[in-house]
Amino acid sequence: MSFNTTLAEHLNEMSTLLELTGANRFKIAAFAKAARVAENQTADLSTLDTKDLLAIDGIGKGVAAFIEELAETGEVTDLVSLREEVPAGLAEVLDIQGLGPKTVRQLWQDLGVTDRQSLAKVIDGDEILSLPRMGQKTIDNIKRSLTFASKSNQRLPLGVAARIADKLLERMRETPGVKQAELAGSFRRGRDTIGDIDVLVVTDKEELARAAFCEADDVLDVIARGETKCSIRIEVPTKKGRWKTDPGKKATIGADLRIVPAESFGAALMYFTGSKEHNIRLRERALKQGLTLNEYGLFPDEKGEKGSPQSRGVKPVASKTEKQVYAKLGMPVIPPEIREDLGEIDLEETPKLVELKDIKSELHAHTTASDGHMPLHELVQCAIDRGFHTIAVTDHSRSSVQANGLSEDRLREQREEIEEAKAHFGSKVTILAGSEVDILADGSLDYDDDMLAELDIVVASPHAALTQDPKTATKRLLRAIEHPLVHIIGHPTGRLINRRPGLEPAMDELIAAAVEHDTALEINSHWMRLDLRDTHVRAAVSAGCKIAIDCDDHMPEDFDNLRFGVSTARRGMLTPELCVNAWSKTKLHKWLKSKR
DNA sequence: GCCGTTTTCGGCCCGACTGTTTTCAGTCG
Repeated sequence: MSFNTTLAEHLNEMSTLLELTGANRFKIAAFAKAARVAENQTADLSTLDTKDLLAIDGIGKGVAAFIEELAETGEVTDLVSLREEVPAGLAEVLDIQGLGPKTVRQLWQDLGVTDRQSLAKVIDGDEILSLPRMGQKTIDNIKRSLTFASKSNQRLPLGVAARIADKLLERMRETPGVKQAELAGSFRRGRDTIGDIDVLVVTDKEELARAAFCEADDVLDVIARGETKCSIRIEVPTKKGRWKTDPGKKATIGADLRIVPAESFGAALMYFTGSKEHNIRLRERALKQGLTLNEYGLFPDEKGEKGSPQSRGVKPVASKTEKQVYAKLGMPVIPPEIREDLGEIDLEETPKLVELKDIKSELHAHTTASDGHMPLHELVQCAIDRGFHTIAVTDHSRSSVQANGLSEDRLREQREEIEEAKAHFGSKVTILAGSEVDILADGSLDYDDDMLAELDIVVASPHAALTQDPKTATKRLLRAIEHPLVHIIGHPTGRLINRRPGLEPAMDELIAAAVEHDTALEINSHWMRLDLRDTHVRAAVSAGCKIAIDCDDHMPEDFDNLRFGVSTARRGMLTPELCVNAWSKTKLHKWLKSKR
């Protein structure tokens, strides 16, 4: 595990333990924010000196000392003593829906609850009723929540959440009275995992909308059903492709419906799309301009007045569209994917990020020759149907035995088949003969250079030895990046979301080498991978590194994963200029040939 | 604990819903 990941875990643990001891809420938030900052740094924070640490937004004297102590000793004294004070199992009690720090603290100190088991025991007793604000309904709610998986572990991969979110959105749009409906939240931001699904609607038949939402397919539980907000919990299919839940565990995801007035739609969409941190920054900005921002609009800030501005009938200065609200805040429209408070607040104009429609080629795809489900002709036809100018055939190399990797003889035979397909499809699309060649554990490639030189395109990817230590992994990947015949590094870390962490190379070194050797790094669009991940893309883009967005297609529907790759790219602020798949045919092929 | 175009001290976003209350605390996003 990289230092930054370990650090983020320690900072998060610190924040949670402080919460359970009833510490100052701003202190709690400061550690949580520092954890997020640590996760988003590409430079190894253990190597920075105090001055550089303090220069990072969100890191002050306290956190800097925390980082330095962790780097030097592998542990942090303050954290260790908190661990002694707070029972280890209490954090998982805090993870239960509906239980916050105040209640958990009370359960712990008054009733001796130390983990979920002991909570389950006291919940049926009479003593629990003696706690303040604790009645039968609250107890029933806790009981119900106890049966669901913990909040923290249930973030779903983007692609799994997408199926549920798309269906829910369609259902709402088909509901009579609904004028407008959109998805917001982390789904709209395109995060690689989704905690819950936010749906916004404008309707003149509110009760119908509430009913359509609360009675949707696979709803397990209605948590809240108010005037403007409904909360439900939906059962997730336990299997989707190669993704499945842990045996015996039911996966669920929460979904919130917000019914908003048409004239507030833009403000509401902003409010429910931005990350918490992005929203706080916007509201602070509003206050500095003598305005106040909420989900109903941007209002003149009438200090001292009681109640919300909209409830007093104050007219907003902007509310109907996101564009209007951002404009009145003196900002360009910020693309949803980067509303994370990672520097976007200070942008002076809307960045031109790569879009789905910009993608004109697929450079990583498999056929039945290795482990794909599509014969060559079907794969090519899929690319034509998408309007791509180029499709690369990149079956697995010989060492990927489990994927029926091609021997050099079989790879040469495939060339003949490709020549035949070129003749058949003519000018409709350019077919490239390539390979997804294994990067072996030592960084050497799975075919001889003579073989690689015969190919139009080489995607080099790690498939085995994915538990190597960071140093070895860095060396291994650097060797592949520096190889003169390699065009693209496929899924550079080999991570599988929620399943395996993959390699943790020194990403800044890889990026520097990729720039120097004109090698592209891939964003693998499959929702189980999304590798490179957003933070890596961001670092790569700012270094001027070329990026490929590919689907690693094995079957026709894999082409649909492109939207996830593109949202990951946008989160990394990738522009079409640096995205090789967005290039014209001429430009792309010129680059490919430059390595031959 | 962090931070500064009113501040090095004193702030730190805003509203909905629920359940327990009878005016609001806790939780959530």
